[in-house]
Amino acid sequence: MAMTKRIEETNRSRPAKRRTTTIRAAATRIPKVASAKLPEPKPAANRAEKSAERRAAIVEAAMDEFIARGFAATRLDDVAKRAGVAKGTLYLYFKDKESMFEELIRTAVVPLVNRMAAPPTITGPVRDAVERFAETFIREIVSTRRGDIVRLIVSEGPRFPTIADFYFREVVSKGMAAMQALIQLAITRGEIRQRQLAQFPQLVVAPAIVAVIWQSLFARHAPLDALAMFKVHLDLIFGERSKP
Amino acid sequence: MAMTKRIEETNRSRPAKRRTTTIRAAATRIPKVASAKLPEPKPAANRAEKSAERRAAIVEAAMDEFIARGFAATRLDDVAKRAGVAKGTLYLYFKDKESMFEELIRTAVVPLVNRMAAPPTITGPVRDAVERFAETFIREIVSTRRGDIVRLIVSEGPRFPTIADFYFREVVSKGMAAMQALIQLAITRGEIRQRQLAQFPQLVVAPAIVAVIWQSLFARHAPLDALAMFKVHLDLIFGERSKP
DNA sequence: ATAATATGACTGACCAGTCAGTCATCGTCA
DNA sequence: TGACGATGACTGACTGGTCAGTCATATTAT
Repeated sequence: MAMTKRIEETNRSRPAKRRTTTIRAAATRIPKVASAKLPEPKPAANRAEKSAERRAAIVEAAMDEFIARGFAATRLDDVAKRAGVAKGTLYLYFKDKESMFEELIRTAVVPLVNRMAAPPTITGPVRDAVERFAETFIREIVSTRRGDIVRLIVSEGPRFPTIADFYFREVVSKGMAAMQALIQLAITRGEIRQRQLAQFPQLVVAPAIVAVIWQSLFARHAPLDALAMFKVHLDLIFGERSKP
Repeated sequence: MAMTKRIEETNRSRPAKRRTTTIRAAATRIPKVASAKLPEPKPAANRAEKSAERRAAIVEAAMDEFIARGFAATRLDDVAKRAGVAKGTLYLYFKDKESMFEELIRTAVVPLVNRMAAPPTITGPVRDAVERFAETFIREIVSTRRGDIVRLIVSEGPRFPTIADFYFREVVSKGMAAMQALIQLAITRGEIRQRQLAQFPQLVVAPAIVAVIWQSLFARHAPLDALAMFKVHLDLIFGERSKP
């Protein structure tokens, strides 16, 4: 402990990008999501509109970068470039990198929840309700960029307790409660024999989570038909379907 | 004679300490794993031993840091400090940060596989074999730091295709194949009715994966009895157990 | 006009990786 | 056995490049 000074442990967030031996810059290029690159049919003259558009562009760009690189390795210069604004502009919309990240996750999760929390209407067998739910989930999340958001939460959650807490509160606990109610109903109706299942609603959604992870890690090696898998899973829970 | 330079640096310039808005330094401290901090009962005089010890210390330290912060945000200065060596020493054992990370994962995964690949002996019902397997998995992985390694792979995999490939090749594909064989056997024996299950061995292990994720993200909010959950899962697959 | 916005050059903290120098071990010879 | 030079593991100050965040200046909507 000579005179390293240490400066009070400031903002922690260090990317890697060294540029020493292996350069490999090309491999670092972002996938370039086929995002709507529509050339703004609306010039959007007034302030409010432009502001909203700019914000949306920033959010979109930041999402792509954070998903592709994770929090620490994402450069705000890149976010700005991708969004088509100057770096300073980012700071007109977000306090700092961390706030940007957290707010991003929040605003991404909300429509995700709305999508999912929509129809609690149970007409007909519970299995059908669960199956419809799963279909929506797989169509809207597993097969889209939203799945990457889930993976992002898994990745960065431990480093952002705020986000993990938010996600647990707004998504997980509610989802588990809803699922538990559904299971209970199915048990009451005699659709599900295994009564213990109500204690572990996680079991119902586990294959969906695994599908998300599988897609982003192993799809290249072995594509996974998430929907087919989920149907087999439902057969396990509800008993094999008589009619195909 | 290296640094005769010395640099006057009267250091009048206030370090300034950027100190923008929120500091939040404390949240950044590493959990400080309760690792064996035993004060070296073995002085280990000879070179080879010391070298091995040093390497082990570095691996241990690096593991802690990478798990806690992820690849990009981990500082090699911290790894060195934690391992009790100088930074330069790290480079005697690893080519660079990236190699260190990849090699770390590899060496961590190997014993993990050995642990799991051990007893393919099927004496008695397949369910018992799977249950024993799950017990080992939960005891050795979900409830230990090894689970964090799995999470680390999920987190950094997309940024380290090398690692994702390695993991798929050495763990996932082998594990899936073994599980598939087991399912097939159980189907043949009539222990499993749902024949489609053989197409999706992922379904069998999904709850274990979810348990790992749950532990690291939500254990604080709602602890999960992974083993109890898995037993219910097995009941779904094999049919409810008659005897408790 | 002029206030609200946007810009991007700039600052300084930060950190991966280097390398000249140190010193604990080891081999060897008296 | 004991002393001494050779070896190479270890150290940590230093370099060079990076990037979050700032702010004086420029642009634009009203």
